[in-house]
Amino acid sequence: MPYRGNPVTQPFIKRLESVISLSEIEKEAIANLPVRTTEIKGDQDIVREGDRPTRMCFIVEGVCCSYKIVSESKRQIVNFHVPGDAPDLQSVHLAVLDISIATITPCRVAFVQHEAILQLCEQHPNITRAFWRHTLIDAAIYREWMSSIGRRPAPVRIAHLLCELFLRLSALSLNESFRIDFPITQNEIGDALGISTVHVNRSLQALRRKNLIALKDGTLEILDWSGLRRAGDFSPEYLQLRPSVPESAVAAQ
Amino acid sequence: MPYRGNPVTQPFIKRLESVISLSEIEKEAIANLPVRTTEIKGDQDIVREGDRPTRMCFIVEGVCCSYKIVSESKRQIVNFHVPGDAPDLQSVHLAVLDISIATITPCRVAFVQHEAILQLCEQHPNITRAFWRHTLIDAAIYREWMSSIGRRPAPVRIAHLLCELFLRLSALSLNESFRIDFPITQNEIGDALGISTVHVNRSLQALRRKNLIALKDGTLEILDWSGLRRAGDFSPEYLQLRPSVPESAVAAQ
DNA sequence: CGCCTATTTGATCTGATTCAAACAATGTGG
DNA sequence: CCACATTGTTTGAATCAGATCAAATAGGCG
Repeated sequence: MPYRGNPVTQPFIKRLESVISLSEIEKEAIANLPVRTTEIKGDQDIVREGDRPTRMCFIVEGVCCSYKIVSESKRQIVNFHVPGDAPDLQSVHLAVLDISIATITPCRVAFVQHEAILQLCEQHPNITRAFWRHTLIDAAIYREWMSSIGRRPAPVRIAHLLCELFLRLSALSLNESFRIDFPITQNEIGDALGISTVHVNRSLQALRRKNLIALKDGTLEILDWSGLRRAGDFSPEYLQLRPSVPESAVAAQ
Repeated sequence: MPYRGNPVTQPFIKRLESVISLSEIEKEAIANLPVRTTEIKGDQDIVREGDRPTRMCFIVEGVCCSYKIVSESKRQIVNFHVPGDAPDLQSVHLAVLDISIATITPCRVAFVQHEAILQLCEQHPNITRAFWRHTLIDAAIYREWMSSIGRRPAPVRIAHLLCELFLRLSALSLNESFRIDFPITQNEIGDALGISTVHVNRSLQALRRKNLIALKDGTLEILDWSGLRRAGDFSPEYLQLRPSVPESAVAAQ
C-alpha cells in the first residue's frame, strides 16, 4: 500500500514536505511509523509543562496551542498548531517539556515513541534535516512573535496574527477563498499576544470598522488582504512557505 | 596537534559540548573546520536582515545581539550572544536571514562556509544532532522571552533577563563570583524586553533599592541571587544548562 | 428553557511612553 | 593633561495605551 493510503500520517508528511522535499522512500518510512491515534475533546491538555514524555505527537485533525503559565496565573500562548504540525517535536531531544499543549477544537492526535523517531532519523539523514529545518522555521516564527509582542501596538499585533493564521490555516484547505474556519477565541488571541480580552475585542472592532475583516461565529473572512497586511505590518517571508500555499495570497501586494 | 590547540574553535566546541557530548574525533573535526577570523568594532552589523549569506559565523570573543527592525524604526533584540554561540546557525538551512546580528562590544568572529558545515554534518551525524539540539534550546529560550515580554511587568522582566544573562555570561569565566562584566546598555535591555529606556532605568533603580543588584560602569554584581530569582520569576531549566556552569548559582534556591 | 461560554460595553485606573533636559563617564585630539 | 565631544544614565512632567473591574448581551446546546 503506498504512503498516501495512510490518512493518519498524511498531513504530517504534507507538512514536512513544505519544509524540505522528501523522496518516496522517506515518505513511506514516515507513513510506516508505528503511531497510536486518539480523539481528544476541545480545551484539554495533551501534555503538560514539566512532563518527561517518551513519545511525541502530531496533529491529524483540529487546532491546538502550546502555552506557558507565567507567575501562576497568567498564560502565554507561544504557538498555534494545525494538522500536520508536531507541537512537541522538541521532546525527542529535550528531556523536560517547557510548554503545555492544549486542544482548542476537538482533535485527532497521533503519538509516536521517541525511539521510533530516533531510528527514523538514523536511517534517513534527510529526515533529520527536515526536522532540524522544521525547528529552525519554528524559531523564526517565535522571533517574529517576540517582535510583535515587544514592539507593535495591540491593533497591529492582532492584524499581524490574523494574517499569519489565515495563511497557515488556508494552506490546509483545497479552495483558495478568503474565508476560513477560525475557532480561536478572543481570549486566546489575547493570551497569544499579551493583551487583555477586552482590548482584543475593541481592537477587532477597529479592524472591522476599517472593512479589513469580518469575524463572526467561528468564521474569519479577509475583506481586504493587502489592507490587513499593511495594518498588521505583515510580510510572510518568516513563515518560509514553499509554493504549495495560495500563491495569490502570499504574492499579492 | 590536538583540538585544544585551536583557540579559535575552542569556545565553539565548548558551547556544543554544553549541548551534547562529543567524541574526540568529532571535536577534532570541528577544530579543523576552515575558518576565517575577523576583528569587528563595537556597535557594528555583522550580517543584515534580508542577506543570503554563504557562510555562518561563531563568536570567539565579545558580546553580540540579534535583532529585527519593526515598523521601520523600533528595534526588537531577540537574543544576546556570547563566545561560542553561532548566532546565524539558521542560515545553513534558511536561505534568507530574518535577523540582523550586531556586535555590542568589539568582537572576534569566525566565519565558516555553509558548505563546510554541511559536509561536517554529513560525516558526523552526532554533530547534526548537536546543531539540532542547539536550535531546540534556542527555541526554548525564545519561548521564555515571549512569555516574559508578553506577560511579566517591566521590573520582573528585567530581573528575569539579568538572571539569564548572569548565568550565560558567568558560564564563560573560570571563577565563580557573583560579579561579571556587563557590557549591555539600558537602551539595549529595553530593546530586548520591549520597554522604553527611561522605564528600564527606573526599574533598575527599584532593583538596586531592594539590594538585589549593583550595576555600574559595565559591571553587574548580584547581591542577592535568590532574591533576584524571586523578583524575576526565574527558573533556569529552560536554558538546559548541563553541569559545567556554576552549580552553586543554578542550584541555589 | 435555562446553562454555559464568548462577546460586547462602560467607567476608571495605572504602568509605561514620550519629550526634554541635566548629569556622568569615557575617550580623543590638540 | 586638559577641553571637548560622545555616549550612556538619570530626573521630572505630561500623556496615553492598555489593564482592570463590573455588568450586560448574545450564541450555542443539552
